[in-house]
Amino acid sequence: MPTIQDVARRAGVAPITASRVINNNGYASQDVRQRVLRAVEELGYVPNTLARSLRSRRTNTLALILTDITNPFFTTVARGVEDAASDAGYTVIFCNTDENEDEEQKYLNLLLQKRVDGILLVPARSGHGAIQSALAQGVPLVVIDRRVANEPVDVVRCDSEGGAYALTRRLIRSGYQRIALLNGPKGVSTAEDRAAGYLRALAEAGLQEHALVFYGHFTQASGAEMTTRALLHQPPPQALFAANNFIAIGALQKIRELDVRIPEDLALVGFDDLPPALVTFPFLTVVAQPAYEMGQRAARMLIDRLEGRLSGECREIILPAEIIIRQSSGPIHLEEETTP
Amino acid sequence: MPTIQDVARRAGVAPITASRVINNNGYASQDVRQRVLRAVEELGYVPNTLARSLRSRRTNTLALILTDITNPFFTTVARGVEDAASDAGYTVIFCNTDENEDEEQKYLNLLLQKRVDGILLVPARSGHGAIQSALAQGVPLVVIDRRVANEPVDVVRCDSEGGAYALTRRLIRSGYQRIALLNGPKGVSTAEDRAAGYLRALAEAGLQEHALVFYGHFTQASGAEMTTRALLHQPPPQALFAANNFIAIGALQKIRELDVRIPEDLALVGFDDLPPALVTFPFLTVVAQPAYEMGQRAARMLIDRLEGRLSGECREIILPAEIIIRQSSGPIHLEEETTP
DNA sequence: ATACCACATGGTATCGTTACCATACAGGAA
DNA sequence: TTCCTGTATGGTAACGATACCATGTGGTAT
Repeated sequence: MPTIQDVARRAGVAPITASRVINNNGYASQDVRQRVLRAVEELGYVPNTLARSLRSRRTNTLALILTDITNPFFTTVARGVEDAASDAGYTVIFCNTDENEDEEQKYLNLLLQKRVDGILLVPARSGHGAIQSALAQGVPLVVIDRRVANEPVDVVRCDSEGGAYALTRRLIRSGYQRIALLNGPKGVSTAEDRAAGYLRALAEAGLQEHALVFYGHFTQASGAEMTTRALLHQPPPQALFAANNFIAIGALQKIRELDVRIPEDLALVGFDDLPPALVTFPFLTVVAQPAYEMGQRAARMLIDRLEGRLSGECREIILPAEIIIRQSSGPIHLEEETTP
Repeated sequence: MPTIQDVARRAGVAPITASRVINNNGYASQDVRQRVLRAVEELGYVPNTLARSLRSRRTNTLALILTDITNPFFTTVARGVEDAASDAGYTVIFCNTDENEDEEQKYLNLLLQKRVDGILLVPARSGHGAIQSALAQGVPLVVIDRRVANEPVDVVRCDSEGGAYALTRRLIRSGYQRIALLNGPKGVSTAEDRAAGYLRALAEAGLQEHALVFYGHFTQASGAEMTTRALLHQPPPQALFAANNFIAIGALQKIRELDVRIPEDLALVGFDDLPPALVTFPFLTVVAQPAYEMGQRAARMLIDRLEGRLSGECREIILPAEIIIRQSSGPIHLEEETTP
């Protein structure tokens, strides 16, 4: 495989001159430029980024560590990240932890070894280990989607508490009193925030005693399982609030299995919308997060830090969620509302 | 950021000795080993893979270039690749081309610059450009999912022709005569093979004159659009065969919009199953490809080449598809059949 | 004439690691 | 004793690129 030395020799110049032409920085005469470019062409020269990065101490690579790439919400986040990074000339490496902190730490080490310029992290659980490792090595890190406690890092997330509050409130105003929350795991901020919003709306309406929260995982299997438990509760809930899209799908499957009608017998609403390419017909009332924008904003913030356009204090960007009313919630009280 | 020199100095040994301990190859006394490992710990040393790869000429990294990461079929392929690669100690970089040959070529160049050890490619269209580039640089490449003409490369794919033939034949035996194929684009081998299988089954039953093939894209939007056109055809088809999962979803949406009942008024079958986490209830009769296994087998084959366990002649692995009968096809002739 | 700047090119060292070769000692085989 | 082999360690160069500094031209302002 030819090196820049080979190119330089063939063009009759010094390697450093060839480098200048290839990277288009510094001066080069028309004549030299052409000779170098022809040599590149003829030899099929492909620059070696390993060597380049070793010397320049920049890889122009970011990493996105997330918990579940098969979830369309995160796929969309990833697209936002990829687009923003690519616009700024960065490559992105994707890593999937399956909500497992060991995997998270393993990937983080790998990425530090690869000397990525910066890291975007959707933390599994607390994320402490990973965050500490990155900060210790001086690698900038932006957390996406979830809050982390007492860590000096930038965060881009959605207002889970506000979104859950707003949708629960609408359900209550529409006449539902016994609403069960099928939640993600304790210790994950999005799950806790959604529970908090849900509870706030209940409390505000004086319905605390009807609070019914199940903790599980952000998966379809867990959604089905929590649904079974919820429907065994006495008195049974009139509405189910699934804390993410996979839980909602699991609930939907279980409900259909039991021949219960939505929304006549039971209302079902959820967090996170599903892309039109995947859903046969839009039916679920949901709190939709701006997934693409979250990815984009996070990547931009990270790049701003890397390129010195942003320094000092950590920022926290909290984007509003949007409520999309469809059939699964039954007729809904249509008062205008916005999440703060 | 500390280097191996720092570690060596602190442990009182030569850098090369530290290297041997860290990589666990070559000899090292218990005493030295402990001193080095303690120094690593104390300094928070993280090896620099850029330097390592530059010197050793191996990155232990593979790349997977595919056409649509948002498609669960490819997500599953990617998981198979990731798992097999990870077992063998390789990292995978994922790239998404959106069926665009320019993107494909752009990513390929990037990956060559990063000196990945090998490439797994789902070619957009012909894939000629990308395949040529990789071969010219001597980087091993395995093609997944699609045939490529006249290229000396390994291929792992599914028997699209056989799968389409088998399902079409079942539809015919169940009494459907006018079956329309909603296909992907011309020039993509999977689309062409599925059309071939479909036509073979029609021909075998003497139904050539009812052949009705629409060419579009492997997307939901295109599926909806082709459905509209198909239903306007006179006489209208009795069954639709969607050539992939997204086309099937688009068809389903359009059909529901038109208040046509499945399977009473119209049967609908497709290629590629959807994972249970994404589908509210399994309803579509499909030809399912072994996506995970395809990814796994392809990655293993590539790694076998890289590590010299496989050489010479190119291999082509063709995995069988599986037919899964559900409601959308109506009552089906249940004769036992296997695709070759 | 002098000073200065834009343009154009090159030399040398260096990024952090490992390949390759060399050295040295202990202990068993011949 | 000599020779060899396994164990243990180190020196030097090289992977391929660029940072940094140096040098030399020609033109223009003073």
